[in-house]
Amino acid sequence: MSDTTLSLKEMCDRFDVTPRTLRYYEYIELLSPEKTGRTRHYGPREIARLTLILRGRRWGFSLEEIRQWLEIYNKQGTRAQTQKMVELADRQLEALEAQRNDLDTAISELRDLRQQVQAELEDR
Amino acid sequence: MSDTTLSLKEMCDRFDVTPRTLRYYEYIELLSPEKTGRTRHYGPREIARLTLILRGRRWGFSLEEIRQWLEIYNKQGTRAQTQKMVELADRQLEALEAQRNDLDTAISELRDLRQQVQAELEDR
DNA sequence: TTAACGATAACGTAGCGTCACGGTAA
DNA sequence: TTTACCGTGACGCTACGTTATCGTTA
Repeated sequence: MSDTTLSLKEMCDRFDVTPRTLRYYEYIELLSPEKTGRTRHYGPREIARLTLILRGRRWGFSLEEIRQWLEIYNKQGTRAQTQKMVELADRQLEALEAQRNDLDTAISELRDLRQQVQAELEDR
Repeated sequence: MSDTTLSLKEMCDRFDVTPRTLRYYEYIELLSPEKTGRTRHYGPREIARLTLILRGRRWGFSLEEIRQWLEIYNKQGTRAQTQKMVELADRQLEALEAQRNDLDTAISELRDLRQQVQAELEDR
């Protein structure tokens, strides 16, 4: 039975996460679903928040950083807040680009090693 | 006093790691320095191993995977072992390349968001 | 004496995975 | 009654960071 709310299981199916993950997010107060007794019901607000959380995760933010984003999103409107979001985004972009450089280096180093080792194989 | 061996501190300075890290590697048996009483001395073998360990870390291997590498390196020679290294390298390369794709996606998504938010700012 | 090193022990962190055990609804 | 899913602990994992407390060496 579900008005416009989703059960734990339905949330998991829709967002491809485990129950453990959703309970953890609730434990650290990123989500706060309604409860009938002990059973969770996720309304539109929680669904929207989870969407943002997972997006943030893909972007390499920590859950604590995501918490900041959510707060800013909440009382969005003021110019100062919006400005803050741009700054956060810029900082994260730098971090991601640094990671990409490290990855590129690692990949070419590893390719080199692979080539060397295989050359040894072919040498006899 | 140091023959050809390095003290804990000297290792830390040379490799830019903390004492905690070296003691941890010893605890999980990746390193096994000599000891005078309780004081550690790192010889050429441990220095070589640490070099490999840190290289492996940069390449995104877990410490357990690095343990495999070290074993293979040790009894290197047999064709089968060398073949195994090539396979490990290939698998890791795939993983690293997948990570890079994810990163690229994340970066462009985040750039888009940044643009949108800033556009709002300029709109008034 | 003091300062800089060494040591062990043990708890904390992030982001969940994974039992173990019990209640409840069809 | 059985089955299936809901729930709450609570410990495990990785790779160390971080005190706390102590001993030794220059």
